Amino acid sequence: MTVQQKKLTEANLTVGYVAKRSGVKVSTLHFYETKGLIRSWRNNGNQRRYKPDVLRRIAVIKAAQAMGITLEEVKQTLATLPDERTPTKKDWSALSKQWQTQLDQRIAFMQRLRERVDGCIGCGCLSMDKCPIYNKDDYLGEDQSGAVLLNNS
Amino acid sequence: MTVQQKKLTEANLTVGYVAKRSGVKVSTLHFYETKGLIRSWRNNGNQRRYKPDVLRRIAVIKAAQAMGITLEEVKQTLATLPDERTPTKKDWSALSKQWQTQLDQRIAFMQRLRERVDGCIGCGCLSMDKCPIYNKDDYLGEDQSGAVLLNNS
DNA sequence: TTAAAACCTCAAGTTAAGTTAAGGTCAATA
DNA sequence: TATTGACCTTAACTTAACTTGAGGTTTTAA
Repeated sequence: MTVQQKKLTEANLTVGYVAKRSGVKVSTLHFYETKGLIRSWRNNGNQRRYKPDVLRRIAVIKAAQAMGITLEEVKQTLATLPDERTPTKKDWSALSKQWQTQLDQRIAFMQRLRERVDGCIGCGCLSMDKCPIYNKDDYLGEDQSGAVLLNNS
Repeated sequence: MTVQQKKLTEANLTVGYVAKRSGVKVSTLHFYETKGLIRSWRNNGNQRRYKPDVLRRIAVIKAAQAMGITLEEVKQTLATLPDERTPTKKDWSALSKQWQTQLDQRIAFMQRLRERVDGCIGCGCLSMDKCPIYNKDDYLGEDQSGAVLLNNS
């Protein structure tokens, strides 16, 4: 039995192991912990130990980031996971639904933008006065992304 | 004739006017200038004056940012505009083509991600070992966006 | 002409998401 | 047992894209 297997079966992952498995740096794990995104307990020597489901948490965090979701938002969504028990498929599934909606909105926003860039910057009509690219009401659903296209007050 | 009209016809826009018309702060215009994104000349009293096409430049910068393009990239692309003359429709059109490609890639990336989140986080298969979400080779075409989905070294 | 509004420069502050470094402790192994 | 590698904390640094503030000048308008 290797050390890693031993650790795994004991559900006692070290920070170095988690870092390696998840592809993030140890310092990032510390950082996530200070931000309340993941949790650990300490052994006798004050070293961090993790439950294996931290790996999925990190995977989800990374996936969410790739979708353009901020850590603050991720934190809030992760907070909807059950605290007492290890999250189930169903729990994770609920999370992914929340983000799918956001992702769909983001994709839709990009596509609108794509059309506009196409028809607007390209054609030369881009005047501050008449160009539809200045339509104030075009937001992304959320506001964490510099979402207002242009606000021409 | 109002003051603003006078300024416009003289092609001598003040920083405050440009700020108001473009919806960005004066400090942002200063900032853009230090970054080489826009240019101005000075009047006798050392105040900035702009040509009207600065408005389109700013519009383009903002549109590019909404596409997820960094100011550094915007700068490089804007540098392909002619230096001597006021850019024409055709010049702007060429710019928009460059960004459309990037935007298309970004949209495609989001859609791939969307599918994966769908099939992957949702279904509960997200294990560090087998999950396709860990496919190392899935990048966005560029690298300015935290583009690697997950790197599981 | 004089006060307010607009402008100037330069330095420092801000937020997100981490990273790096320093100085010290703990744990695994030859 | 001794050494090396893994960990610990705290503080400061990093980048992007701006914003804020201080202290001083120029323009505009009554």
